[in-house]
Amino acid sequence: MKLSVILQNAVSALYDGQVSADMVQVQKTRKEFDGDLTVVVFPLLKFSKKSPEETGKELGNYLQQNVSEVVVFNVVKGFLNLTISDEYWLNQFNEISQKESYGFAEKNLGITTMVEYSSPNTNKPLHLGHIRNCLLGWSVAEILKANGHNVIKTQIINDRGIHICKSMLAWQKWGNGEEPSDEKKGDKLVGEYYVEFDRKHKLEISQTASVSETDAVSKPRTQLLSEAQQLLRKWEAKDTEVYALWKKMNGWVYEGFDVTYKRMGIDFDQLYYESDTYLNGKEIVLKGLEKDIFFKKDDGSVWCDLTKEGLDEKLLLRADGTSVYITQDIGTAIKRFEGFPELAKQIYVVGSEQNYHFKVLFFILKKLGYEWADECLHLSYGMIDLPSGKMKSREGTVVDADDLMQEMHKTAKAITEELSKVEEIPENERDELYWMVGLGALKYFILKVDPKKKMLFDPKESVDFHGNTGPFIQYTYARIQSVLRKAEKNSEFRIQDLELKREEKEIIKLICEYPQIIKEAGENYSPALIANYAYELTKSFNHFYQSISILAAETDELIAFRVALSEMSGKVLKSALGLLGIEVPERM
RNA sequence: GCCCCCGUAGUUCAAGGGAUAGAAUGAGAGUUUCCUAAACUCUAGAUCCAGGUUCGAGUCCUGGCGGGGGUACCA
Repeated sequence: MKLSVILQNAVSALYDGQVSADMVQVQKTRKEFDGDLTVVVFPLLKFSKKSPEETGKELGNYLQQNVSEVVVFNVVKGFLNLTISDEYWLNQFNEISQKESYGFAEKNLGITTMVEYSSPNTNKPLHLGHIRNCLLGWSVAEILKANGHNVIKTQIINDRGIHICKSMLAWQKWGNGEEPSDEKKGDKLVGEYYVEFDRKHKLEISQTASVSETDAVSKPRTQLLSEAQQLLRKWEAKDTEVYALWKKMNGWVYEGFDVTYKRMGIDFDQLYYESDTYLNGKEIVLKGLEKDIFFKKDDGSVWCDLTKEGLDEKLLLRADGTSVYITQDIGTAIKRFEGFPELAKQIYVVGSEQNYHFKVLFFILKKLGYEWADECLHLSYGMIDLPSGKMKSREGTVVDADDLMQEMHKTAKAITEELSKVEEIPENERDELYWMVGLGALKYFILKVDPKKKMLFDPKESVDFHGNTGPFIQYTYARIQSVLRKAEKNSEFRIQDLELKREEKEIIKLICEYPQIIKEAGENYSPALIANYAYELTKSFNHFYQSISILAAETDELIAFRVALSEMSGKVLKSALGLLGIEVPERM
């Protein structure tokens, strides 16, 4: 039943008008009115040349006579509310119940999309900002898969540069050979030496008169910084000793990161390291210079003129020939499209503070003649603010990823023990449950917010477990499983005619929407749409569960139907949460 | 200075130009001999200000106020 097409026909039949598709507005009926679907008649008045009420009635009559599924209608102001037959909804439900992975695209679109997320520096542990980045990127990748894309999950690891040299220098000077241990993961250890460098560096500045705090690479003003740069130069020359140290310390960091990623439940298909790609970018820029796409200033630095595009000039290579951040990004992008010739789209999940950077990057790639630059997208997400404002490492307000997840586990444990259904759960499964619930709370908390918007995180008020939260949905899922365990399996069941209760119909309607929600989430790159949908379904199910008995229904057929409805609700919830990287427990 | 984004209940989030702006939390009142009360039901509470476009504006346009981000060889 394509209601919008039927409506177009209706208007031409009744009023002799040609209606374009966008003038036909069909939406869900708000729950305070009777009906399932609502037609907004205002745009059609120019054809009917009658009042909204009259037009609505005429259209309603037409639909009632010509569309068997439309049972009754009512008109409120300019809104035509249609009630669709129970038979229709039951048929939909029967059909859906047969499907294997309901809601997911049935065929592969043959589009390969690369999604980049996380992309950390190797001098600091992952923090709350990375968590949002990782969860978003991972979820968007899964949502695209559900929409029939081939997806390559990736990250660029910024493993090279002055930052890691600072950590290396500090470790050489004051490390006494310290190595990662059970108490201190590798990424934490390296991060501490980075901080230590900064501390000692500041100390040196304060002790030296008339030294500015400038970090300029070309003119180091402190002994420490100049030593760090010495290391960087040695690294670029592949000095054996420096290279070995660099490998060792980065190795520690990767081991630490792996633990964090694993805990978070995210993964990658393909890794890129800046140390492998940074020379690429430089080559490309020099070639662009030869072709006069870029230009050289008197001091020898290379620039791209973007004033015609309404932007400024952008530096690509410093006067000493060293590359800047964007240089390696140019190289990496090209390497990716060369490495995967089938690649159709590239999505960068990166914070909104880099909006300008990506605008420039895509312009430059286009100038270099890469048509695929149009298929590059910066999925820009808002930053996470603390009540005190931005996270600042200097002020020690950075929320560490490992600590936060550990905290969530602890809270989940405490709440689960307090609400005391733990006895029913085997002892060896409890810890897994705590992680499931704790991370469920955290992931849902972050993903339910529109990616584009910035969000607030208050570390003092721990993430909630009641209301619109991950655990609420997990709890509902567990409840459903409990019902299913108690129900006698009746696989032969097939409902024929049944008068649906309001609560039952509500659930079926929501379940019918699921494929459309996945589609929209894919088009908008928004896990939030999935999260909000899962919440709606959960609320509706709980309302149903509370007011209608499933296992004590009047007839066997009714029991079978309600069990099937519960089972399907559970399946959709599990599927939706799965797209967010949230697992569901059988009991909690 | 210039550019971009954002201002919705006390608080955190929703609302593809459409009906009486939804939730959650917090506040108040109720629900457990019944499938898991991490639940359910009810009450009070919001579109920063001023114009404009539209049959219709939280949503689009202009101006103001407030907040955030970027931009001067960091990543």
